[in-house]
Amino acid sequence: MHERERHRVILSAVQSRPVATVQELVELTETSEATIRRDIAALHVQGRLRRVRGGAEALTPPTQGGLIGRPFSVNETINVGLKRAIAREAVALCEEGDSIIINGGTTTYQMVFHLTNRRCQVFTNSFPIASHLLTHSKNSVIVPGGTIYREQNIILSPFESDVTRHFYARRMFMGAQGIGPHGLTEADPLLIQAEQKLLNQAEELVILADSSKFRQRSSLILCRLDRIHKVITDRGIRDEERQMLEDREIQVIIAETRDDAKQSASSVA
Amino acid sequence: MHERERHRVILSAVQSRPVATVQELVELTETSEATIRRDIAALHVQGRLRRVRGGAEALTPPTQGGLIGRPFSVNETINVGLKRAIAREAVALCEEGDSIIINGGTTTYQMVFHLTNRRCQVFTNSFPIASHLLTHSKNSVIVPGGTIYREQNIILSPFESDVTRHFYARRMFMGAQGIGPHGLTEADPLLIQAEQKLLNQAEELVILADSSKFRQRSSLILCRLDRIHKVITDRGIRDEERQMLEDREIQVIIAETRDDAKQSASSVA
DNA sequence: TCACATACGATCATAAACGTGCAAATTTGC
DNA sequence: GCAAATTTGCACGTTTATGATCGTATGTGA
Repeated sequence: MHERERHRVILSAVQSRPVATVQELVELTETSEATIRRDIAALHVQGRLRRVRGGAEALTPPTQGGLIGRPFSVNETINVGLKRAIAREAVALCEEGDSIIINGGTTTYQMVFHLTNRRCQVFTNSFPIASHLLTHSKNSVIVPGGTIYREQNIILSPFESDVTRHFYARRMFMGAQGIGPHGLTEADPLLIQAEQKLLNQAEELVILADSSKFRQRSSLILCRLDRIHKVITDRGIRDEERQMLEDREIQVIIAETRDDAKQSASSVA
Repeated sequence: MHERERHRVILSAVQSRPVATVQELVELTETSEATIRRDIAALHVQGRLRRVRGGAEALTPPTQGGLIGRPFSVNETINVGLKRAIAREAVALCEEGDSIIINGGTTTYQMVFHLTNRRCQVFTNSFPIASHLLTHSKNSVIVPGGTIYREQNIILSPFESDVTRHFYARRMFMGAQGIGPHGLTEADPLLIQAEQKLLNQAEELVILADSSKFRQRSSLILCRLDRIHKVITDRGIRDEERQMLEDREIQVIIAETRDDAKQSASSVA
């Protein structure tokens, strides 16, 4: 077997197993231990796997991916304050007992912290949101069926779920990668698929998007602007952007962060 | 078992229980005390868990999972060793890549610890099982849609879900409140409802029931004995009970606990 | 406080994994 | 088709992990 072939075999074995031992790889490739060791060493310095005693493992062990505690490892940490302020306004729209849909995303995730003392009916395709609400609130939690995708942390099914079809909510809350004249955009096709399934299941569509989203475009259009009823953002929104929304009779809600409050206070003084 | 695999097992065990004892981990990994102690020490200096006398605990003990942490508050602590031994036999039946169904319950929950290094397709209506597998294993996780019931910790929907109907597994694992000549019995109507939806979705039905279940009867009959293919229990099962099962061509598997092993050793000596 | 049980750490023998040198085999260049 | 260069496999000595044993430390209950 050729070197490249072996490398492919090794990498695939490593992906599908917690740790691939030298012995296993010897059997798979029908070569010697020494060769496998050399291969592993080479792939290790190339940064394509991690070398461990006894064999090799993938670079990203599942322990790191999809932690419930920190649901979206990377995105989570940026702009948390902003996101939480936006999420607060979103929850403020809800009344006790409302049925609402919360789509998976880093901004919408922040809503859970404001929902702890509520008693709403929450439908969500986000596993971390469901998990948090379940353990830290008395809201009733409903999820769609399907496979749970670790990276996006959402539940998604290729089938039309009856649960989804039978759930009709007063409001649906959704994040987005970008927002512009053409509508909402999203980068991940999986998210698009998940979100579109829920679009028609609510009276009112509320978008949570910090102002930087007005200057970002992604390749995939999720829905047009006229589907949207409300947008919650921060004071970084520009006049023309706000105008664009209000021309379409979309209500714009500005969430004030703690920093904003300080600034207003100092500007008054 | 390899070092990395052990580490993952340990981390997984630690995070779903207030404290994982060295003994438990020895059973889970089938290694020696010394090795487990070394592993715990290593993980401790890496800051991945906290070392305590008798075993190890998670860095964030109670709050994180809340309900996830101790999925079934009361039942969880009784007979854990027994349940884990039974669960081990259950997982031993599975081969890499199998698709399996795991029904919610305290005994079946123990299966997750033995599944950390597997890569199966797992369909479960148990939220804690899904959550644990998601964060501590590479298994692909599929859930049905529906409301999450806090007390039983299962996902249940009044509708026939397409996800459920389209999933067909090699084996289905199920606990039970009682087992007798009339069949399996269960106390909670909700569990009956959940379990019956899945009964026809697998080739083989495996029941996890410690021997005390043979002397318990509940009011509600879940299914008849002739639906069952295998029963995993402990050595407390009586001859007539075993006969009852084998007369119906049900395979009986006896799970040995560590205590059992000790007793045999001493009785030999 | 004492006795007892359990948990712990150190030591050591064993087995497995590792790296290296060298010869055979294979590929590459001419 | 031949020779150089590279890769591969084997054997060797070295390093490392593991498990058993035993003495010590730490709780636990009377």
